[in-house]
This record gives sequence, C-alpha cells and structure tokens, in this order.
Amino acid sequence: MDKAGVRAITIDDIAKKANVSKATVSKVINSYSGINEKTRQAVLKVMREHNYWPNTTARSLSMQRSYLVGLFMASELLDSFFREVIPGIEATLGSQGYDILYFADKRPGNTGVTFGYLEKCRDRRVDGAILLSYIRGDIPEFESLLASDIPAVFIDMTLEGPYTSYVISDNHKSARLAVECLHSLGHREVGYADGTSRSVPAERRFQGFMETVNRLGMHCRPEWIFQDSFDEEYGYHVIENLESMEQQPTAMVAQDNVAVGMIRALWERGKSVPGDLSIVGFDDLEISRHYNLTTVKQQKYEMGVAASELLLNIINHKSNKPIVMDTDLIIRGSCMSIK
Amino acid sequence: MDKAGVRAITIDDIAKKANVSKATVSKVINSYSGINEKTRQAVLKVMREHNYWPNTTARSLSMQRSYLVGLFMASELLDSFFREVIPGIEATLGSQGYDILYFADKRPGNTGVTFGYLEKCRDRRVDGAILLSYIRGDIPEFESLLASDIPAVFIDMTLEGPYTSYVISDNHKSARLAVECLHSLGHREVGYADGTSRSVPAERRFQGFMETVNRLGMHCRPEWIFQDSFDEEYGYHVIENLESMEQQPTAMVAQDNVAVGMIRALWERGKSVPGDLSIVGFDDLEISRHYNLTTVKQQKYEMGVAASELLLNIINHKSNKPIVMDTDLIIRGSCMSIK
DNA sequence: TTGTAGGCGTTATCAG
DNA sequence: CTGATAACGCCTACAA
Repeated sequence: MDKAGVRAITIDDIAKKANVSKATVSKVINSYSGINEKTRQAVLKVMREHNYWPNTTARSLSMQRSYLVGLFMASELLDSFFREVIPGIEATLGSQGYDILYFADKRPGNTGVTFGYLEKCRDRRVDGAILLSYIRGDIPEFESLLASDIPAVFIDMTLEGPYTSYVISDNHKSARLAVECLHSLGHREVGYADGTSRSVPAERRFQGFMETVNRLGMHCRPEWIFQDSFDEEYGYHVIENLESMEQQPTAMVAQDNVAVGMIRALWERGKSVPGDLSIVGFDDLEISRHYNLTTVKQQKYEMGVAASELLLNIINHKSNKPIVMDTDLIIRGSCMSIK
Repeated sequence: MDKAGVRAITIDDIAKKANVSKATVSKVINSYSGINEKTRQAVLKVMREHNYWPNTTARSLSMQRSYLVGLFMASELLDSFFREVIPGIEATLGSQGYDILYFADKRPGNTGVTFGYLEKCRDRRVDGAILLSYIRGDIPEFESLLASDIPAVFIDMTLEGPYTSYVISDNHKSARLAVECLHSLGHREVGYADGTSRSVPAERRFQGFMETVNRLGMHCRPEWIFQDSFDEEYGYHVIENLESMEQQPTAMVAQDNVAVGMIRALWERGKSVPGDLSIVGFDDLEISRHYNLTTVKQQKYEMGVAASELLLNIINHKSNKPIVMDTDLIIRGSCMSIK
C-alpha cells in the first residue's frame, strides 16, 4: 500500500475526507457523548476506509499520559520465578490498553551511560512502573523513586512511598507450612537452604522457619543453614557440604531451584529423595513439578495481576495499600515420614 | 522535590534560566557543531542544575522517530532459548538509545481485542520490530507485516520482504556435527528427538540429520524419530517409548530441553548417560551445562546482537541481507564410544 | 452539535 | 553563532 517514507494518515486527513473538523474526529475517536450519530458513523466509515490509527505519540504529548508502564527487573533474577509473574502483568495491563516498556538492568558498566530508573521513567513518560524484586538496598536510586511522583509497585520488596506500594507473598507463613509438614511426618532434625537474606522473602522465610522449628521443639544446627543463592548450582554446593558433616538432618527446607540442585546432586551420588533426604521447597516453580517436589506455592501469576491492579489504582489516585498474597502447601512426593 | 502533578521541567525553562533561546538549548542537547563553547557550557550547567531530561515523547513527535523497537514473541517459547537471545538485543539496541516495547503474544482469547502485530507497531510508532521464532504459517498477519514499510527482523524464521530480513543459525550444520560426533565414537544406530518440523530450525536439523546419517552409512529406524515438542516433558515421553521397543539405538540426537528430560527419565530408571545411552543435544542452553550434555551450540546472545544490528541497518536504509550464524560442537560428557 | 484556536515539548529552517 | 517561528498530530476549553 503505502510506500516507505510516505506520511501516515492523520486526523486532519480524516477530517477533510469526512468534511468535519478534526475536533469532531477526535471526539469520535474518544467516543464523546455530544455528537450526532450520523456524522459519527460517517467519520467512522472514513476512518475505516483509510485504515486510520491515531498517533499514540501525539496523543501522549497532548494528554500527558503515555499508557506505558515500565517493567524493571534484575537480569540475574529474570529466571524461573519472574517468568511466571510477568504473564499476569501483561494480561492485566494489556487489557487496560497499556503497553509494557521493558527495562532490563544494565548495571555491568554497559555502555557507559547507565540510565537510572527514575530517569528512564521520566524520559519515556511512563505512567507507572513495576519493579521486580531487587535486592534490598542494592539500588540507591530507590530513594528518589520513592520520593518522586511516579507511581510504582514493587514485587517482593517492602518499600512504601506516597505513590508507591508493593505486593509480596506471606513468606512467613510459607516457612511455617513447610516446617509443620516435616514435623507432622516425624522429622525433628531439619536444615535450611535459601537465597540471600538481603532479599525480603528469604529473610521472612528464615524468620518463619526458625520460629516454627523452635516452637515445635525441632532442631536445626547452624551448619545446616545455607543462605546465599537462589540457583541449582547452589543446591550442589549444599549437598557437598552436608555430606561432609558428622551429623546430618533428615529433612531440608529449600527454595525450589536450590532443592532441584540438591535432588540432582543426590541422584548423581546414587541417593534418592525422599529415601535418603526429605525436601520441601519454596515457590512451586514450574521445574518443581518435574522433580515431584513437595513445595509451598507462591501465586505468581496472581502476583502479577495484583501488582498491575495496584499500580492502576495508584495511577488513578485510588488505594495504594500493599497486598499480601496467600501461600499454600503443594504435596507431591519429596517427603516421607520417618520411623 | 517536585510535588505530584507539577509540570516537569522543559526546554523552555532551561532556555529562560540560561538566557538563550530554546533553539540553542536544543542544539546543545543534540550536540550540534556550530555553537559557542561558553554558552554551551552555560546551558549544560543549567541543565544539570535543574536535572533536566528532554521529553522523549515530544522529540518523537517532532522527529517522526520513536526510538522504540517492538519485541514480539510467542509466550510458549519465552523459554530457555530466547531468554539467552534477548540480552543481546537489549544490549545492542539499548546502546543505540532504543528502548524495547515488549509485546507478548496474547492469542489465547485474552480480552477480546487482539491487536495485530502490524497495528501494534503502527499504534506505537515503533521504528522497527523483532519477532522471535513463531511457528511458520501460524500467523496470517505475517503477510501484511512483510508487505508493510515497517522494518522487521525475524529470528529463526526465514521470511523476507523489502523491509524485513532474518537471522538464523546454520541448523543443517548443527545436525551434521552432531551425527559426525556420534559416528566418530563408533555409533551406528541412532535416534532423533526435536521439536515440530513446522519450525524452520527443527526442519533444517532434521534434513541435516538424515543426510548425514545416510552419507555415513548409519542407521535410524522410523520409530526412533520424535518430532513434536521442545520441552523436557517430551523427553520423558521419548524414553518411555524407546524402552518399549525391541530394537534400540545406542545414541540419540535431541534438542537440549528434550535431552534433559531424557536424561532425567533415564536416571529415574536407574540408568545413566552416557553409560546406557549417548546423547548429543542442540542449542547449548544454560541447563545443558548442568547435565554435562555434549551439544551443538547456537550463539544465542550473538543472534540477538546480529538481529538488532540488522534491524538498525534496515531502519537506516542499509543492507537487509539475512544473517546465518555459525554453530559448533561443545564436547561435554554425555557421549561415549561404543565397543 | 460542531468548529476554532491554543497548547503539549521538541526539532528544524531560516533569517539575523 | 543565535533566535524567531513553523511544524509534528492530537486533545480540549471555549465559541458559535
């Protein structure tokens, strides 16, 4: 149809063809009330005939609204967990006419100029931003974002400001459920492996873990506690360490990725789960299903939905109350009762 | 600082404070040549003092360029493979001042209104688009995109138009390398498992596989050929089927995800790789390292870079010649020689 | 119910 | 070297 470089059709063109002013066309586009049905139909017809699409850029400039939401995430974490959160964000925001501007973290000295989050947001005039689980205190700029007037929602970080809020799971409960599950199976000697406690969820889980272990009169030696990393590699490391110890736990509570690494390490050593070790995970990541892992589920898709709705509320000056998502135990086959 | 709703600082403000016209400020911003160093510094100073950021929306409108690139992908495939491609895209495009508009596939009857790719692109005035491996012929709209004047680059689809091109690996070679590897270890009975042959890479690999098997006088029974899905689940399925057969191959060529599923299935049956079966994979996905899988690598990050550069070339009316990426064999521990 | 005109924040073309 | 001024395409009082 159009040759390259040819000006796209504008509201003026439509106005001329339809013999009305562009104000009228604009009103039709935005479905105003006070407008004659006849002219309305006429305008719509011309629009269709010419396959007209309003220029979003111009509209943004004029309305001071971009219908764009910035999505920030640490690439380190662009993993299993957020992969399952993002679809919820897409669906919710998409259905409201928003598009997602995807800002990956470019910290590693990338090309010199490292845009800050705030600058990126201002630069692109996003209407709001969603930030996926940065490690607490890792980003000094959080302060300025919090203090700014840009609506933002954090997932898995408990930061609050006048125009910001957050969504997080009830991680304390997650840990409680995990420990109670093991306790009910007769386990008393239990270890723990999770990501850095500088992450809020990991910190809360650990609190919940210790509290429940103590409350139920269970036992966890300090050397059975591993708190460094959220990946499978780390699971190998955990098993390596564990097997070199005199005393060993009969069960472990471990984040899913770590748990999977542990299971694989055990398999390679000719051991089995739960035969030689019971494990209950955190998160219910996709991969945990493949390993038949009993785990405490986070409602990831729903977190994406909740975060999006919360953000829209903030944008529209409604509630910005933080949201805590429920968690629950998914029983599969990685735990067995102890005699 | 600013209270909510307060107008952001504009080029006019800077002009006033610096006692120059906004034309001058604009020239400073865009580092024009003909401009006095003194006023230049003065303007820059004011800009910094007021933490001024040009409004990208206005700039886009004026320049008829959005510095936005649309990234389309089938969510089904937002998996291991593309996860490793996307960082290359981000880095390259990001370093050129482009931001990425992330359009996930919303086919599953989402919210009724399903924007087409083309419409999305026009609507947001993207300067170009990158499309990640849709299954061939799955999207009727490809035609209109191909015929349009919107620069686009496909990854893993061999579509070409006046303003479109593609990046793909030398998949035929991949398969050849895999088979030759097994042949050199003495294997003669070999099977095959990969995703649907409606995917161009899978189709090319299969051609390469069959050709090489025949050329080297190896043997592959029809029932040893599996071509359905790119996931681990499918690997389980493959092993289940294989073990029920009379005749079995001594080695398999399989896409990494499938291969991993196969390995796990074998482990669960008390068997080992390569002890009971040699496997060589395709892609060199991150996960293949954890499984010590010998595999034929695709340069994923580099594909992202290449696609981005190609797109920029098309945007700037330079070459739009398709790019074929080299592949090579990564030897790890999943193959052993046969006596 | 419709049209006029000004504004949104830049860039770009010319004069000065 | 610098500064008016007209685009860019749309929205929105305010008039008619």
